[in-house]
Amino acid sequence: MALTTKDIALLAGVSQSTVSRSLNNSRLISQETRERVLKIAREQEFEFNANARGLSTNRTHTIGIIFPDEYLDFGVNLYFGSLHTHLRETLEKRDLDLIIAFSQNRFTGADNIKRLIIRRKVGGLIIVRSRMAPETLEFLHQSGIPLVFLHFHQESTKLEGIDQVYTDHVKGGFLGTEHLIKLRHKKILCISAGEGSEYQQRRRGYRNALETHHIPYDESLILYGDRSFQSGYDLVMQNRGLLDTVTAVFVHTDVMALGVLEALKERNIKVPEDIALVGYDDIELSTYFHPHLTTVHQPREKIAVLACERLFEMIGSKKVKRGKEIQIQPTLVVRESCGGKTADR
Amino acid sequence: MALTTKDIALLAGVSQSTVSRSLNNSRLISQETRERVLKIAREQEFEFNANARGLSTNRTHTIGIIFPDEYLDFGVNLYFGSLHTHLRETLEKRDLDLIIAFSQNRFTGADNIKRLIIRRKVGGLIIVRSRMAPETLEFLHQSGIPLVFLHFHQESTKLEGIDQVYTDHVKGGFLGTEHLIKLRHKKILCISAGEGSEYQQRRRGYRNALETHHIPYDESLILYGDRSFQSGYDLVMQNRGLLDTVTAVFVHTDVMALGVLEALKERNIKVPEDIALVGYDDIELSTYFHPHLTTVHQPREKIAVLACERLFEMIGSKKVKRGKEIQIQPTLVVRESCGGKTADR
DNA sequence: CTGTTAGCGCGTTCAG
DNA sequence: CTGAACGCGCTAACAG
Repeated sequence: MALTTKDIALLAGVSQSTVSRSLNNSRLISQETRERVLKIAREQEFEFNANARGLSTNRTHTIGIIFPDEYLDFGVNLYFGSLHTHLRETLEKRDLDLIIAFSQNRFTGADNIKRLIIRRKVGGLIIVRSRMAPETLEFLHQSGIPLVFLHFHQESTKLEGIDQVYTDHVKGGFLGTEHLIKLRHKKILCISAGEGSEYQQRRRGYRNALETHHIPYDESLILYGDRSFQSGYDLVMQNRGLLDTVTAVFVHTDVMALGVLEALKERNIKVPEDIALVGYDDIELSTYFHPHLTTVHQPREKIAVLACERLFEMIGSKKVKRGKEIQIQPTLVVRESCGGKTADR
Repeated sequence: MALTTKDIALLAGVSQSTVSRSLNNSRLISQETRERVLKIAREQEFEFNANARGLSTNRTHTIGIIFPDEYLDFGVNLYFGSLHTHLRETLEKRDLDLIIAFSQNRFTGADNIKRLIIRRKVGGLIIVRSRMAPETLEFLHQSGIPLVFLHFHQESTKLEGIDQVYTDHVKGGFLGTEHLIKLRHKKILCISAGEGSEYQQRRRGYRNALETHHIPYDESLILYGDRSFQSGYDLVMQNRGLLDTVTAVFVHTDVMALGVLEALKERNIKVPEDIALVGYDDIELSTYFHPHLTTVHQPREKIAVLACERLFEMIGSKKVKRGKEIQIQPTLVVRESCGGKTADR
């Protein structure tokens, strides 16, 4: 049932190591025997035993992806789900398998990152937006495992030497806000999320844009949700007075923006006529409902591809200098939720 | 950095095999030494090398989940994504890792199922709604690998001896339809999907319900979409005449139902006043927009847990009889999209 | 270029 | 109850 290199060797009338060399594209083999062995291996649908291979080479053709716990939130999954898809796609091209885990086992409490590494289940790791214990971080450094952090930029001396691929959320916050400013909006409500550096960065961008355009920054124009549709909806319902004083809203996730949109509809506030709306993420859902959401696009595919390629480099050679930081620029996708060129009220 | 049983043995002043036995709960060991070894192993954060272990036991603590290619569709992902979550959760309790793959590598064209098995990367497999080549099926039978098919029931002699866990989609189709019938609807449009046995089964349930209640079945009242939001939307827009003659619509995925809802809103047809609407799946999204969707709920968590437990049985013992079929009953979740008790028009 | 040999880390006889 | 020795399937020196 399960053939070994030894079996193939027997069939080909050569030694086991010749089979190994042939199948591994060693140069120490004649073209002729290589082809004969390859042919037989193909016919027999031979595949290496990954365990044996991993044991002797200490290399696993599997990489681990660590998602944050919030991945379980429906709204968050909407965004990360597509990241996941792109990562899988990129890895598939290299015939690499994918183990997905959270940073911590929710039942045993075990540290999944450490476990996967010590057990040698993965040969590289992509860590998406996870906070982690300093101890784990220290461990990652020491282990020297190929590693990329994804999603947002973290500044910390502890992270020196760790590769990061991320979009510039400050820029994204700036873009969304500036778009509204150019449409002559002056009072722009910002609905952000309390937890997560990326939201903090988006708020910084919001503020930068205001200041660049000499509009006073007003803290009371910032509301905090929890990234969920419901929280977007609720914030609108609970802040009716405030909503009546603004002409635009910049929401820091599309899912929340859709909640905002739904609430505004119920309150008979028209988008974009009465209030202009800008979202963030550019999830597919944002083009389903009317008006289609103008939003800040994050190039998920690009991030995924770059992170994987960087990982491949590190896996390919121990000599690669660690600690590269790759920043991707977000773009603004203009659709319907901000209306035309101007907006006076 | 990476400790082996040998290292632990040295620290404990015993032999390597004693360490192995202690850590594997062998009975051939004194309580005393076992505890001493365990203590040291814990202190050192020892973890087995999964490759070595897999090589010598031929057991991998990893199970593979095969998703259908449609998993890439946003709308489909919305449903399967949550199944994925529940599966992960159940496996995590047993400290099992998860490799996720499609049945076929989209670039190399390789058969991922065969590959994962032959390479010994997984010790069990959960296959979600995948069609597969007869050859692969034959291979699965021969391999004897613990295996569960998920999502919908397939009848075929080829599948004898393969475990299946699924919801009764015929029943689901019946429930959704009957709910509308009880609300006095007689002309019920059915928006289904062309591809996929589960949709065929739901249509059968639709027909059963009509016939049970002596309402003539009319083929022209069935429309076929492709599971996407857009197709639900388009079907409404393209069949204006037909829509005007019915009082209710039963849509076979929630995502399409939301598309239908959006189109109806644009056409100023009120739900539920003018048309009652029932969806299928009960995805979280269906409670976001108003009116909240009445829909057929599939107990995803239950399916996931049962499938995993069944898998554990098979992994635990070779003697388990294969071919068990576990059917789960869907339920109707009544929300707002069908209005109150009656509906005349 | 090819075959022989020695591990990789663990589970598992086989002796004691 | 414990230790020594072997083998899982493969890669990587080491000879030829």
